[in-house]
Amino acid sequence: MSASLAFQTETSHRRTVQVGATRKTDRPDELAALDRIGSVVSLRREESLFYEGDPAEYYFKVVTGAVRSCKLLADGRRHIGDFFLPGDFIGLDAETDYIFSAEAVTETTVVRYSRRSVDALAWQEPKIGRRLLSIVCHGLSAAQERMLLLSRKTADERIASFLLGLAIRTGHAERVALPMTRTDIGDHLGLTMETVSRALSQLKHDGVIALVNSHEVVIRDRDALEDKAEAA
Amino acid sequence: MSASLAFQTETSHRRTVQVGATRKTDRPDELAALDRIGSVVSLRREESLFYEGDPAEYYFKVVTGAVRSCKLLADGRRHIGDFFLPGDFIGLDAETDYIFSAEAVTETTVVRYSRRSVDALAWQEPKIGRRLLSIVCHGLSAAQERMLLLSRKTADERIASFLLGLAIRTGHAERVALPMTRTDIGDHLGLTMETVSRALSQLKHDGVIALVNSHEVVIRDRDALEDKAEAA
DNA sequence: CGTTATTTTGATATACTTCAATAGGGGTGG
DNA sequence: CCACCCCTATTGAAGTATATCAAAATAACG
Repeated sequence: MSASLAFQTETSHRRTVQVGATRKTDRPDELAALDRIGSVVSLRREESLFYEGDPAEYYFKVVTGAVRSCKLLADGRRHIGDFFLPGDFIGLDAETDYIFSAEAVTETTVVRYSRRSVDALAWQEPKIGRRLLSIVCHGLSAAQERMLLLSRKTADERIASFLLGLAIRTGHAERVALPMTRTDIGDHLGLTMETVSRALSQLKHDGVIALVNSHEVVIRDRDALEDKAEAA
Repeated sequence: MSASLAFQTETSHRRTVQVGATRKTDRPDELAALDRIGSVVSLRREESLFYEGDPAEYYFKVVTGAVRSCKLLADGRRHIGDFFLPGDFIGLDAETDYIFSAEAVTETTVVRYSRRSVDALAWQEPKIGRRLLSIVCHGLSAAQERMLLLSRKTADERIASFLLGLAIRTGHAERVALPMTRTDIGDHLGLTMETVSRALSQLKHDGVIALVNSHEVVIRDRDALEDKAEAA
């Protein structure tokens, strides 16, 4: 449920397994029917799920680990649209082609669904269609929030918002895993690695967070963090 | 279809009219059934359609004029998520409450649809549900593109992308209307009014665009504009 | 037409970037 | 098991794009 399985050795290799009836649906939802048409895929660190512009033949759901969505400019400037954590769906927004590349941040397993099957299912079982729409709407809502962040927040506010968002998504725990690098965070928040590092150091210095290690943060003063995040 | 009706006197006042069978559906689409349940609403310049946090009881479609979606931070910093032009839908992404405020940029008319009716229609007529999903997906795709812009593009590139985007949305005409103020553009692109003005002046100086007046641009060198926009 | 709001342009300030050097940390091979 | 090495993160110093402050020039409007 959390991204805590993120740090493992890099030994496994890609494999695909048909899953019959999947156990462990981590949320009680209407998507049980989906489990019957998904296959598990394992990804090594940095391995790509798909590339921007590829025909969108599959949807994915993260099971363990973390995936990042990337877009690049011609000269290499990179933006990470989102980090997908266990339970998150990837590619639901694709109309025909993927609009971003997707790469495993760490050792990751995902379930892969054929788009054709899901779409068929969706339009014969309205609940599923409804659920898909709901997920996409949530994504759009999150995107709007992030645009506000990218457009108008300071570096400190961006980092605070990011940490808070991660904490919320991973079950409101005090301890928050940061499976991604500082560069990844920077590319997600429109900052440089160095600015990310400085902002984290500042928060640590102010006693708002503690850094267990560079990939794990403890939120010491959630109120202060919320203030800095400028919850609008 | 274009935003060219944007400059009119500010004489009309809010009114709501039941429309029977609407003529002038500007695109041949499956949404004809919607026309039967919409009412026309007129808005004066700067008038609000709804506020962030309001319960989302209606969807809207712009008929003439332009609408902006706004989000504010506690200290007044503003972000404009999107400008909605004739044909664009507003509020489809709302789950229960609106996630942004919507205000008329200029004298504007919109069609208002009751969410309940549309949702009912959507789940009994799959084509409509499908179309809604498609519109929301497009919105998400546009949002991702804008995040890349906000995260990684320079001021010049942002302005170029913005102009190009407007040109494409309003029918690829050479002449592009800018119904919004420089401040609006700045709040949309994560810049200040002054930077927007300077970037436009620069493009003009370089012969890429001409400024007919402060609210109307002519694209003189589309290739150059596309280069500056860094079409990834 | 005078009056006010918007835009343009200029001068200075600053948050963040860039460049550079140091310090951890984790894995590998000796 | 330790030492070395590479990769990532941290910290520092200098540079730059954009913001801020300020004033002039247009355009909108009554």
